[in-house]
Amino acid sequence: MPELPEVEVVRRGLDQWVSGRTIASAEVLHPRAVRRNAGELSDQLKGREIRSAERRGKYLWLPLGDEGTHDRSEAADEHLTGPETDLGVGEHSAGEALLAHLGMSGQLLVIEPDAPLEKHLRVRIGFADGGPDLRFVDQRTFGHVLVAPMIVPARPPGAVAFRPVPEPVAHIAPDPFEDVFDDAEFAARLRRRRTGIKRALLDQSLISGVGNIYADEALWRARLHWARPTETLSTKKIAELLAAARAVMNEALGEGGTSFDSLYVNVNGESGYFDRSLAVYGRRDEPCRRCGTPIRREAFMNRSSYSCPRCQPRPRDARP
DNA sequence: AGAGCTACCTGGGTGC
DNA sequence: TGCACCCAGGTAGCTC
Repeated sequence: MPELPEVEVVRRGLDQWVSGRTIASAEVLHPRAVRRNAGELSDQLKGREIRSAERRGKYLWLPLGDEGTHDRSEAADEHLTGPETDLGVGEHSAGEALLAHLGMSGQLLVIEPDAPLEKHLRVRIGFADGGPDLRFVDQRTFGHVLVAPMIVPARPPGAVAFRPVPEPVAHIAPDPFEDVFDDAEFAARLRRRRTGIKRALLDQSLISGVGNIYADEALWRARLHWARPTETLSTKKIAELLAAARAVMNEALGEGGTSFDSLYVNVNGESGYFDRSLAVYGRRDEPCRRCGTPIRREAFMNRSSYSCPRCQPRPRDARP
């Protein structure tokens, strides 16, 4: 599943292969993939240059150059669509971006225009230079791509941050690799929560980029059970957990960086190459790499949590 | 307001 | 061989 490291691999590939190129066409093959602006994507993208590839947590976006003409009066349209697109105090418009979230199974592929269309192709973007397409392929259609206005959040959750982000990204916290991520603020907010630590780790408004796999891995490294109440964690333990999360995602990124060739931006949906390095995720009944105790799988939030019964004993005051 | 639940989606796997 | 079911899980949107 694409979590922060996998999305970063994609971001790097996009930065290399589509930055600086001008979009010639965009074709939507499945309406769900573009959410509300189904018929508009082509109009919004045609003729615009992709400036770079950016990321926060699991969201990634491609800032777009200005439209060649403003005869469609984008600003006027925005104000007619309702208050959710109004810019609040301390926010100002900073252009637009093509925003993408891969969901469960999304892939962004850079692939030759004459290559056969993928079975689950949802959006196909062609370029003026006649070079490789950018294709959004997504079996389960939990992912989406759309054009969104860039804003500068006045008061982003969890950190002092003035980094421009697409409007739909403004409600999530920075990820732990961003300069604007504030470790002390994260610890303070975490301790104010009244929930289990894993639920908190998966809450993108507290810390972004962590999903089910890396949550389990970070908790194993920090020897914490997933149901540990957040308010009982010391600042020292929180720092240890944060370091573990950064370490495991950094290692995964290191292994993912080698996985795509010249014309292919590869999202390996099943974590592929990093599988071998996982300590607990998907390893039910296999020996803990630290103590040999069989790894347990427990149901949690309609999904699975993997942990070592000995290294990560369930706390008496466990919170689901 | 914060916490926690469910719908959304499809293909691969399993059990009968 | 077919069919019903389960499982994977990020996020919006809902309730309480």
